[in-house]
Amino acid sequence: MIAQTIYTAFDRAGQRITRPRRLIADRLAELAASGADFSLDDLWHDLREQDPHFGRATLYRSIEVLVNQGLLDRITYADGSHRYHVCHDNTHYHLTCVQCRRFVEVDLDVSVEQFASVCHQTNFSLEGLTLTLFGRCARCRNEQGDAPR
Amino acid sequence: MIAQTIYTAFDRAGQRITRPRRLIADRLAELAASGADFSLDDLWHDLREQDPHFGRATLYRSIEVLVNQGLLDRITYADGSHRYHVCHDNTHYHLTCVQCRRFVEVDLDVSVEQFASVCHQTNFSLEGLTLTLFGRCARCRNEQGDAPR
DNA sequence: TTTTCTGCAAACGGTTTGCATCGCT
DNA sequence: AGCGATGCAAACCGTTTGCAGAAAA
Repeated sequence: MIAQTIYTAFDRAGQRITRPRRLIADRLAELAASGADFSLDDLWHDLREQDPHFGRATLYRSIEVLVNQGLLDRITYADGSHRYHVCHDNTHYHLTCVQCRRFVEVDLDVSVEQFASVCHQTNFSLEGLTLTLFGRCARCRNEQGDAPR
Repeated sequence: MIAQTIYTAFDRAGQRITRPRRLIADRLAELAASGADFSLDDLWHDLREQDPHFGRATLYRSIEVLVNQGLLDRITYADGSHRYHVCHDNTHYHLTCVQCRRFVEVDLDVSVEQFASVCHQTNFSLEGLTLTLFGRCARCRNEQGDAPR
């Protein structure tokens, strides 16, 4: 159960299991099941349906923890906006549509060893990497020339 | 001369060559020569020294054009902040330090054809990609355990 | 009972916009 | 002369913070 994993992540970060965090975990579990990606605002509105007084700040504070714990993936778009999704594994690559923002995770045969070796030569320790392909999906290309984005 | 290239880019975008844009081009030429990366705020302060009334909005409007023209590269950090640098060529990869933010361009043998083929399978048109390696540089690792970032 | 967490509201910081004026062409 | 570009100030929007009260441990 994903909700359990999330409780554990909070615990690992030394955070109490509270009602708001339970609501977050439950909703994230649903989102993980559907594979959907979401903005914090989306998520906040969902949570407000469970509890009309759910605070925005609470959400931001909790999400930060989950991102740091590697449970949530924060995707940054070319315009600087963010969307999130629950991670399946810890290395993955994205292909995202610059117009409608739908994205898929893709399987790339990327040589992480090569990156490690480049880092080593440059005397960096490698702590992470992001690889995002930006493109336009078929649906958006077929729409009658709407202004991009 | 890089400043010339920038004039051309403005022209290609159908924008007049004005005094503020000349100042921007000149300053970017200097920055390109030194290889430095910069924030818009850095750049704005530089420009204010040339002209104390230089408007922020003007800078944002012009930079947007240059980014779209592929002359400037906008780097998005893990925390969502941005820095820029003048591009040397149109495909490059970054290795950036999560602590001090210095970065180097690295030469990676990345198979762009592979990406193109993945996009094709997924029925996306490939319009760009970002690949950034995050790590910690030697200097930051050697400092006495300062709090990261 | 102690400590952490919460919701609220206000602050923040980077970016964008409306508008009257200025200045390229 | 005409239209685009500018500078300014205000608006915006996602995010963070300060705080007093509420809820876990």
